[in-house]
Amino acid sequence: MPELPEVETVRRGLSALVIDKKVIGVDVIYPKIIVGDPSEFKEQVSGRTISAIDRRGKYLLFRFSADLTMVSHLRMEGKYSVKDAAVPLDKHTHVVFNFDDGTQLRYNDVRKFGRMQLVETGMEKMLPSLQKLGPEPTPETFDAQAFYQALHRRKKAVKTALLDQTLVVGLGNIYVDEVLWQTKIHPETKCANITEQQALVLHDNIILELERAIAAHGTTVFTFTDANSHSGSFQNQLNVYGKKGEPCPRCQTPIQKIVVGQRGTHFCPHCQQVI
DNA sequence: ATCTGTGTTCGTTA
DNA sequence: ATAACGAACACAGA
Repeated sequence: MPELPEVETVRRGLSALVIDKKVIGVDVIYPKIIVGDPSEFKEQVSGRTISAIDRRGKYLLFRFSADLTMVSHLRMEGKYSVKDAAVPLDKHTHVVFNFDDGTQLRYNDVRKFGRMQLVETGMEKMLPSLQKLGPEPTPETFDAQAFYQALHRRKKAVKTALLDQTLVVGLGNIYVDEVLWQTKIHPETKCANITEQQALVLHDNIILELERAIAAHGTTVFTFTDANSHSGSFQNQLNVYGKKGEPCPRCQTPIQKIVVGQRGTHFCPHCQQVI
């Protein structure tokens, strides 16, 4: 569930808690979270200080001293927290970074889907998963015309295309349903059938929606919380996600739920028609 | 008790 | 190249 707004919320909260802290040791409780050799991971990170936390798409980039970067993806339920070492570990804590001040950065993930990988700072761009990423959804980096042209060349359903992170990064299953509702586009519309006019509005709505969600500290559906265990509040601003059977806020037609590309998909059958 | 739904990315297949 | 689909996992709820 962490989509871009949730990852950004985590990044901001966590930055305040761990920047300038020095790691003196790492406990890897569930090794599969680490991409590569876990012992090498521990060895590499130990002794280094966290200088910054950046973000690219839904990936967190922990910057360690001396040009080491940890690329971290939370997938569905990954969470970070900072606790005193005396506080007992949670059942689903898989990696623990011990700081020299007696606190710990803990990685918790019920589903165990999240991954962490070390690379030399700057080289993260070369990882296949980051290399394929489209632009960040900001006015400076996300070009409306280029978006329309790229959409035009695709044949699959617009929802599926928006989820694959190549046209633009950051949308997941919740926000994609929301922006398509706002733009009055049916989620199964083939990309190539989207008009230039629609593409431009969709572009603007993607930027605005993600900005609004960040301002609300993300959406807490199911289990998302930030590094301080705080929930986001954007779920109060959702129009269609999780609203099956409830009236569309625009036209009162009951919201429908279907499956598109194996994903639960919410839309208004009156406002959003296939073209 | 077994089955389904939950979401992101990756690897395999067409 | 592009698209489609199962796998990786755990758990709540029917």
